[in-house]
Amino acid sequence: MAKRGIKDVAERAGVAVGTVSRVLNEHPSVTPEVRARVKAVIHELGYRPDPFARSMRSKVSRLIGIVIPDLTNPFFAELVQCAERAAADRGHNVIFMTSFDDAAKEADRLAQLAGRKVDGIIIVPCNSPHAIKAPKGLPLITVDRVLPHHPGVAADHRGGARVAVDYLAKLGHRRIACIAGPSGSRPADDRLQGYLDVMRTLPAPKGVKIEPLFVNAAFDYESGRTAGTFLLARPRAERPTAIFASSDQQAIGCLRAANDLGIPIPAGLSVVGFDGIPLSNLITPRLTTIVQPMAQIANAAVSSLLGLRELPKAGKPSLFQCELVVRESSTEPVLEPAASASR
Amino acid sequence: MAKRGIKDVAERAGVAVGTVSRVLNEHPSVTPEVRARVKAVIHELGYRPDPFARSMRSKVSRLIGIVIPDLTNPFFAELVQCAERAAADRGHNVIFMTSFDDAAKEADRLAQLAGRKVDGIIIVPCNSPHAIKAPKGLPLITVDRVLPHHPGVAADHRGGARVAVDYLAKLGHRRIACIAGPSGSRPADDRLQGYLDVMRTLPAPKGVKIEPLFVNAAFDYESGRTAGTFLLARPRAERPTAIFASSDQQAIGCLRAANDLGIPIPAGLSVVGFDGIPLSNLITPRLTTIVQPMAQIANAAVSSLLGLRELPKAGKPSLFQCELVVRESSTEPVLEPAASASR
DNA sequence: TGTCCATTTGGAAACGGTTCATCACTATAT
DNA sequence: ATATAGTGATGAACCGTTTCCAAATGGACA
Repeated sequence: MAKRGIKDVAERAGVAVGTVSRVLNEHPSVTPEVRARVKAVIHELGYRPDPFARSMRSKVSRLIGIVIPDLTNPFFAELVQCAERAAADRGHNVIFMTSFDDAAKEADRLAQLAGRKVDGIIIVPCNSPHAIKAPKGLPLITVDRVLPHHPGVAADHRGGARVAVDYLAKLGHRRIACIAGPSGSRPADDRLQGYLDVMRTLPAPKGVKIEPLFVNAAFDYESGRTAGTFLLARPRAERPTAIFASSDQQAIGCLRAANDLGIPIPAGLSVVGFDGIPLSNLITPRLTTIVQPMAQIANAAVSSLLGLRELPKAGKPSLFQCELVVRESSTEPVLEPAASASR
Repeated sequence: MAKRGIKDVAERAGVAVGTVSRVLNEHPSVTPEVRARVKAVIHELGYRPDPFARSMRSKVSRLIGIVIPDLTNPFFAELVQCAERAAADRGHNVIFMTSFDDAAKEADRLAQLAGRKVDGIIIVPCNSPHAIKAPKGLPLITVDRVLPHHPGVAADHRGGARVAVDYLAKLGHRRIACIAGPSGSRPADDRLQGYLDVMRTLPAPKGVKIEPLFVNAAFDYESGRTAGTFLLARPRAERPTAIFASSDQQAIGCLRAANDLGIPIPAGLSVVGFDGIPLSNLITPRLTTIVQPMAQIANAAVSSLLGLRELPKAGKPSLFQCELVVRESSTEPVLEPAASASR
């Protein structure tokens, strides 16, 4: 079983190598008859074109790069999985890299990918304020954390947050607090804006003033717990009856904080998260959350990269609607016995 | 800024292309002086060799493939992250693929990787009983779920389980139950064996018979909860005082089951998990667990693949010690008031 | 019948490196 | 002084495709 090359195929089929190449690339100018014969031989010999030789000449690698800050974040893990599937569906493979949320490493990874001559790059930029320098001529698209100077695709964070807070408001909640994400992160800021949007328009019952109450925190569990503890550490009459968290992980941390303080969920506190990670449906109580359409987002990113769809303009990311999934962590607020019977 | 080729470098440095190539590949037979000059020019021109041209001739791609069943499993996510880092440290990049735990897809992915001419493949085989057909001549190593006919590296599942159960026994527990993994899965079976190993040698106090009690379940949260509910649904005097779960996810599910039944943790029940996923340290109570040395495992897999270390023989996987991390979900059993005062 | 154009096919150059057989030049042995 | 071995650099062949140009074929039209 010697190595099969395009020459062997050509010889066996009685045609020139150029012709075989044309068959391989579905070039129109080949007689159906010849095409069939060549294909038969290819199949018979089990011939597979060498991707290196192919890429070297054609400048197309059928490879795309994906760079994310941290794979232990389940949200990114899901993104990577969806992106790989989307790429595979289009005949591309994925080179995966982690930036460990470090701008220097990120730049290095980008350079490596450029060196590999990938056809495009999907990146979730790391959080430190920095400009990512896209190797020019190489399509690059940011996901989730969209940057002003690059095309991006993301969930409609602001709209999603509005839906969440609006839902709480419609249930009757008025003292709705927010665990915001890290200030400076685009998704975090957008979600906070969505929260503020709704809070501003909320009708105040009988002269009671409604004020937004939020605290910034990292997106992880522990920060969520700290933030939750802080928000819930006030007299009952002032304590929020509902909390909108900017991530499921924060929400879960917040649930823990409430638990530690002896506040029952959802009777004493409604909590809504954001992201829709698998875990959100597996904890007790199951978390009401805003789920992001990951598959859609990943699909859009890949299609744009491969030119199957127009690349969104830098600064005008394409946004995808999120969906509210109501589960067990939220309900109507309990009527307070004799409002503000201040002891 | 025209394209820089090896020729430009050669010309500018006043040497032949062959010499530049040897400098690039750290070939010994180059005068330090010439080497320095060439390197200077390379740096000056910002020259980067084209990986395709390079691979085409040398048959080395500096690419390794990794195939896992499901990235939303945090354990695999961590594995991928560690593997990518290990590969990057050695100048290699990683092509990531998901098999969705489907043997047919897995075979397809393997074929794709072979076609890509990767230097090696790391795979966590999917669970369905099947033989994975390694493209011959291509180093392949199984991780975690080691298969009889392929080299593998994994945690010492059996030993780890022994440590866990031994720890519970030393605390004084005697009615120790086990949530085993899916029967047929190698890690699951090994962990169960470890459990049985210890149970068999346990000294029975005053004539009480000690019997192993286990139930098979999938590795996920929900299955853990179901199994936990089952194990705990018996009269107090017969109910396990400790449960060893084969995965952290099962353990967390089990915690939920205990919670639903009103059993306090750890006072009424000690729970020990397996894996050491990040989440295990973030729930309430924090989970006592056996953590796998992922970084070590990933490193070993990559090194073996790249020939930096001997490939373990098929059937004789190299095993890595796990470590017991005691946290809040385990403690001594409470003395039972008047043993079996059967009401 | 001769011309012209369109359609297929053949053949070779090109892609950008690596590798290998050779050669030039020293340093050492005879 | 001459033969010999050893070292470092050279230049061309080569890897397996794609792509471009030219040639062959055949049909339409004047």
